[in-house]
Amino acid sequence: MASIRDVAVRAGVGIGTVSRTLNNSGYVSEETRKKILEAVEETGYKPSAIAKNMIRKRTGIIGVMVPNQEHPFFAKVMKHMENELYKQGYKCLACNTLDIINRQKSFIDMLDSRVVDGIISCVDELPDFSGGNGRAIVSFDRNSDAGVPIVRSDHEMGGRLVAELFIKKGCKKVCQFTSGFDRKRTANIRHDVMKEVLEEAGVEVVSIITAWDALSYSYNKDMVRKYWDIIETVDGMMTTDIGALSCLSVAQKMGLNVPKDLCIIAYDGTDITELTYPELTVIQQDCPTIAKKCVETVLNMVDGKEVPSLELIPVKLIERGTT
Amino acid sequence: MASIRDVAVRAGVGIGTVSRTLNNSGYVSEETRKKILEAVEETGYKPSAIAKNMIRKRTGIIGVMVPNQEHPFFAKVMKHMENELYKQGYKCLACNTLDIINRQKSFIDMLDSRVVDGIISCVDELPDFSGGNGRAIVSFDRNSDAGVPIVRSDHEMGGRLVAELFIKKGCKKVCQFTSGFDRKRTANIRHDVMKEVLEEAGVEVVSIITAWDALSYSYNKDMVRKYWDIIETVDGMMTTDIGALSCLSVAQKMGLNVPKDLCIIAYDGTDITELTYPELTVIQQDCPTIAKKCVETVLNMVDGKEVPSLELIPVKLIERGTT
DNA sequence: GTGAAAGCGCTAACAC
DNA sequence: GTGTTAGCGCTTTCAC
Repeated sequence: MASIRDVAVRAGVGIGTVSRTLNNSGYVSEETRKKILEAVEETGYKPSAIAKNMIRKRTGIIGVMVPNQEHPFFAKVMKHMENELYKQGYKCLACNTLDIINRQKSFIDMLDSRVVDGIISCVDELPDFSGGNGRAIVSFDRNSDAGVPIVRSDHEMGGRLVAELFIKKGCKKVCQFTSGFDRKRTANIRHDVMKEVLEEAGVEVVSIITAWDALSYSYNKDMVRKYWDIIETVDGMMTTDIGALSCLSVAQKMGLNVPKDLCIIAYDGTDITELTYPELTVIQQDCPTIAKKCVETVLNMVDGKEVPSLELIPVKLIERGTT
Repeated sequence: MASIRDVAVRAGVGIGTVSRTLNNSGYVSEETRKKILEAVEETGYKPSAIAKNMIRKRTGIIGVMVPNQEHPFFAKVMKHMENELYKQGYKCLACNTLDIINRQKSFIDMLDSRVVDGIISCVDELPDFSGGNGRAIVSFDRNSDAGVPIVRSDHEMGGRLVAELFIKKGCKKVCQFTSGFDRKRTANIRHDVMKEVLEEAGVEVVSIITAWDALSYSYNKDMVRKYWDIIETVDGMMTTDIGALSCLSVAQKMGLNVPKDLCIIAYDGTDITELTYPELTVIQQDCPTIAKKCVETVLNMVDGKEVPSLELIPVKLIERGTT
């Protein structure tokens, strides 16, 4: 593998001149310039990013840490993050925590060992130290008690929109899958708000606590089956996209009429919610904007700039066929 | 940020000794060892991966290049690749080509500039040079004329299984979405084989050519709507998961009985196919094995070992409710 | 056992 | 304009 030295020797110049030529920094005569470009061609020289990183003390890589990138919401948001990072000249390292504590830790370690310049993190338990020491880390859709800035959807708004729609549709008893109220999931905000607004209006609310890592498809379907005796007593259901798809399919199998017998609202609003019949009514999280804000924030932190401690992204109600 | 020198000074030893201690290489007396560990603690020293990379001439990062990681098949396979890479001590850089030629090129450039040690690539048009010069690059589910090894599902087997099932179900006229026959997509193999086997058995086959980048959800649904006058004349349909979901929902909307009026077979078999009612019959690609083989192959190439030029992973027919 | 020194491939400051 | 040199933060000989 040719190095800058090989090029310099071949062109009969010093390595500084080669560097200057290739980076367009400082003056280089047209003649030497040509000689150098020729030598680059002949040697097949490609500058080593590693050596450059050594000097910049940066890798140009941001880690994106999610529970599971196969989940449609995370798949979507990670894609948009990769895209935003790309636009800014950064690369995106994919980290699935898979709820394994060692994985979480090892990805945070990459920040300290400077494999990545920063991390966008969606995990429940950030180590306490994470925020300190000038680490560039932003928490996406999760609370954090470590002084880490947070970017998330406006779940208060989401919970309210859901509740209002159920009320408008005349629902009397609503069920929701929640991930338990003792965790740092910001998602719980929507459940709290929905419950509050609904109960104020005299609508009964049943909350079924799912495992806090309920991200897999099969788990969701199992939960719907397991709690079907409860679900069939309600006339409104709110859960994530996957839960909603599960719910819809089981309801159809059981001969229920959706939305007549049961209104379903899917939270997240990824594209799969448009591929059912009837199409799912959703609260849609604005993934492009979430991604943009996360990237903007983490890159500002990398540059040592001040960043807001909380950014709220509005959600959108899209009424379709299940309400 | 503390460097190895700071630790050495603080512990009153040479940097070589610090290095030896931290890497358990060479002899270090218990006494100095303790002093050094203390100094590490006090300074908060974390070894720089960048400097280590400089010496190893490796980053420990493999790029995974797919058209769009939001697509359920690629989301799944990339997750499994990340997992396999992690097990081998490697990291996974996410690259969405989004069918943009510049993006493709820039990701390949990362190989040359040594940002990544290798690339697992699922793109249609690899630059011709890609295979040469000892580049560690494996093509996943795509043909390549550049001497790049290929890992893919056994689509001959897939096409045959589909055809046989349609025949068994008594279908007389089958429709398929294909991505056009002039491309290097290995997916076309299954379409060719299916057509051949079906026509041999006297079953008529209609092929609808979709855009070669037909990976988005909305595009698929539009295609189903657009060609519905054709689709409603057939009694068998084969397409990818997303296409099949689209097809099922439109069929239900149109009042068709699936599978009585129309058999649907989804190719890919990601988890969303279990969330419909009826559940989709699928040809399932073995993502964990594909991921494992891709990782194994690319890491062997990184190590300069010989690798097979083609690896075929069996697919599996799972009969569910749409046939 | 341990320190000093060379070197990985590059950039940037500084002479000439 | 251009060459030389000093690092960037490590690992790895090689003396002592």
